[in-house]
Amino acid sequence: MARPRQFDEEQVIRAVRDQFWDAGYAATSLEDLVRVSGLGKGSLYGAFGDKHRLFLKALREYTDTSGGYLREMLTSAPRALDALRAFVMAPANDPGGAAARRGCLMANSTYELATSDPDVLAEARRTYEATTALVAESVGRAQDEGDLPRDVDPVETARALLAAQQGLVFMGRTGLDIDTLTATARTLAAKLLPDG
Amino acid sequence: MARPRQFDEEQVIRAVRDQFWDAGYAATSLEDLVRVSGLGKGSLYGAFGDKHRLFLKALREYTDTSGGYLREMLTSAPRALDALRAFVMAPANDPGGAAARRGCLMANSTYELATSDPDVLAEARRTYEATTALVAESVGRAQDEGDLPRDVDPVETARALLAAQQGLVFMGRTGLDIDTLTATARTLAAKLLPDG
DNA sequence: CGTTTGGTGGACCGACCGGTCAACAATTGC
DNA sequence: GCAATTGTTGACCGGTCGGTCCACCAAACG
Repeated sequence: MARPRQFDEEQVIRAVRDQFWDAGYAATSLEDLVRVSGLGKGSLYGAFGDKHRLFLKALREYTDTSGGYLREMLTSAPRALDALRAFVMAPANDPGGAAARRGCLMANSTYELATSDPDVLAEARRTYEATTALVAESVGRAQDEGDLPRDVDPVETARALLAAQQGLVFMGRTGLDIDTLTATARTLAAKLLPDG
Repeated sequence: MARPRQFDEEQVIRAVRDQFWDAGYAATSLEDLVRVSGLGKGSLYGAFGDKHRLFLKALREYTDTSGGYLREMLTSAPRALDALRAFVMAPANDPGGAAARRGCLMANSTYELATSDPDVLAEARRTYEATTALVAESVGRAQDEGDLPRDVDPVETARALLAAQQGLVFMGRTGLDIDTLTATARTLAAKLLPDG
């Protein structure tokens, strides 16, 4: 009874997400969004609401996708300890260093908006807690597998690992060269995940 | 031969710095800067140049000031190991949690602008390298004092400590409660600075 | 005290911002 | 094929942006 959409909604969200990722929220204009999405302003508004709502949708797409990757990475490794090492090293796993300089969209958004935007703050907390829980689960598994001592609290260890990882993301954003970043990641992994 | 300035330049820079600190670069308008500085637009331009230059000046004021604090903190402690612990714990040393939520101006600026603004990137690298050198010096001192093992590289350890600290800053920005932040800081300090 | 010099501040500018809307196009049900 | 409905588009809107300019003014000097 009506005209069907002429675009792939997920594809548009991904393009918009990349734009916000590269330039940040405030520095991305509606014209930028029109350009990368290939849609007109009206279509964008009709389908996704205003800039803020569109941003939240893109952010959610990002957290869902990377949360999925994380879950897969943590659960697919034969040994949980190896997965935890890979988790900490992740910010340095970037041959060209391009992704490291781009950073993590959730972290970027937290730094830019969390103090003034309750929705972004809520998404940051949600993501942070989900990630902590996922990592803590793997810490527990590593304990069960005899690779980590029993006397540490999995959740506390997970928080320390997450902090270390985010610190590495920050160092990547300062343009630190990839070799130094890798070395630092290795040092952190060795200190926080002993027994290997 | 001419009319003298009617304002204290340093006081204006500090007010401007706080505004950028609270709201970020893009989200701060010239009107905001006029309000917090108490000056007219013309005076602001005459004295400091355009918004970007004013921002760089405020950023430099911040890095100079906090660099000075850091140097004092690291050198005044009787034992270098204690100073290093305090360095890692710093992001959690904030009773109300307000400063933690505000974060670090240099980190905020890096996340918002480093990918697009070469001046900010350069300042980030400069600060990062200076901080690493300062911390590495204290690591060396802690080794001399017999509080840290001799077999670790001071610079590599300094980078790991800096990453841990910045990771804690990030967690503070997500609104993580201060007790949990403190506990995580303690965990990181214990793992990265053993022998205590 | 008058002239000169530079500081001050707000009116003003063009550009661009996010957002709206009406005319038009494509599809469906009858 | 025609009416109804929804998607699409870009011209257009008021507001705000960063930045400029100039009339005014306070201090310094002869």
